[in-house]
Amino acid sequence: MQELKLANLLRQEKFNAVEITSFVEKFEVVTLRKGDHILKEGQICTFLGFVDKGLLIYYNLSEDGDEKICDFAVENQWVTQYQSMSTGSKSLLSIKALEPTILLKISYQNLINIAEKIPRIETYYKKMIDNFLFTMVGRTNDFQNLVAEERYSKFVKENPQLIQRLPQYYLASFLGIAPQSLSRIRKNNFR
Amino acid sequence: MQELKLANLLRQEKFNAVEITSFVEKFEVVTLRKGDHILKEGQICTFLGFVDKGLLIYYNLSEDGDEKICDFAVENQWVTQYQSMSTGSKSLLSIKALEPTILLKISYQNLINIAEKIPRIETYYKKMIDNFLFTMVGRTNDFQNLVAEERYSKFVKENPQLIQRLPQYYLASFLGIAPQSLSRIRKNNFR
DNA sequence: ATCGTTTCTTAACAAATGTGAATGAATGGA
DNA sequence: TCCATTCATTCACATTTGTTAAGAAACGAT
Repeated sequence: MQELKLANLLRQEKFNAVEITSFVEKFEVVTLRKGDHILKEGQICTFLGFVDKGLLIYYNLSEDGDEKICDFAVENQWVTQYQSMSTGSKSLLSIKALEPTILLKISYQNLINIAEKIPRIETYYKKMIDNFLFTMVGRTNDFQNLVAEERYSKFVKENPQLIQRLPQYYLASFLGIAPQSLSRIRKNNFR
Repeated sequence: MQELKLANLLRQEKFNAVEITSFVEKFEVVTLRKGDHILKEGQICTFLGFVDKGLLIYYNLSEDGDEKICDFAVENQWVTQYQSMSTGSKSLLSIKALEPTILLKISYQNLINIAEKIPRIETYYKKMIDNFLFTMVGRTNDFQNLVAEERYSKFVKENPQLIQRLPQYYLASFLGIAPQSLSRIRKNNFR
């Protein structure tokens, strides 16, 4: 049952069994190979996803054609291009799988419909957006006040498991530095 | 009438006269002198503010005791410490007036109550949060992909009027650089 | 207007980060 | 397995940004 992790998450959020069932049944399971896109720049994002297994990145292309990483999503995390989904505008980002990935998807329309019917889902959805906001505030703050090495250390501390799975040039991009600089930082950090 | 700008803003947002009146009457007018705080670190933010006139900054203190600027708010902008207000947690930031300021305040409780009664206010409030989120996403993106001079140029372009009003060491902090670096950048930018 | 304080500018130097190139390791397909 | 490609590391050097210190300019209170 692919929906186990999602159901567990909702259970922790104090959803009752009926709510969980009605919510989960709206999701479809999508299997992604490495490199598969779930959203491409210019498209309108019409779904909310939940990562059951795997790893995805949000990115766009710089003028020189290399990928700038804006974010990523792993197991038990939600994935969507919120600005595109909520405003119906074209996405400036693409989202693709970095690993074989199992994704649960619900359409935005279904999400809105069920949120109207089940208040706890509405509340949870708001909380999801709030958390995304708080994360972005934190990231802005980090860029503003920490040097590259401190940003790296903090990332390692907060995402120890991801270091192994995320290619280093992606991590460098996420941290806002050149891959060579990240290599240098790791060297000076005796690892 | 201090409430004119707020009423105008709501009119642009397609609120009708009744909605505007019921909303605006929940606000109280607060006059601030330069340096007055509307929120101090450690307090819980219990209000949403609207700047009718003046300028405020969000900041916190670094270890060395100088102020790090997270954000600011000018005429026609909303001001609140959203994380503290929405979660009821202690604010990590302080907010103070940089100029003599006229602020319209509504308590969080009143805001929630009226949003429940008037759907358009609920919608508008959601949009406000969304816009805050999109702003933070943009700022993170700028830090990630632009060098200091580009961040400065972008700021000048998007906030031409603020350059005169915002002390340079505050602007430097906002841009994540030292005041001397900002001075150097301005010099090399032939202004 | 004057004095003291704060802010801004400038300069020299230090430290951090970027860039280009070379090398070797890891990876993925045929 | 082999080859081609991609990725990580390292180095030398360039550029950007930070730091310290000094003086100039702007500001505020009297």
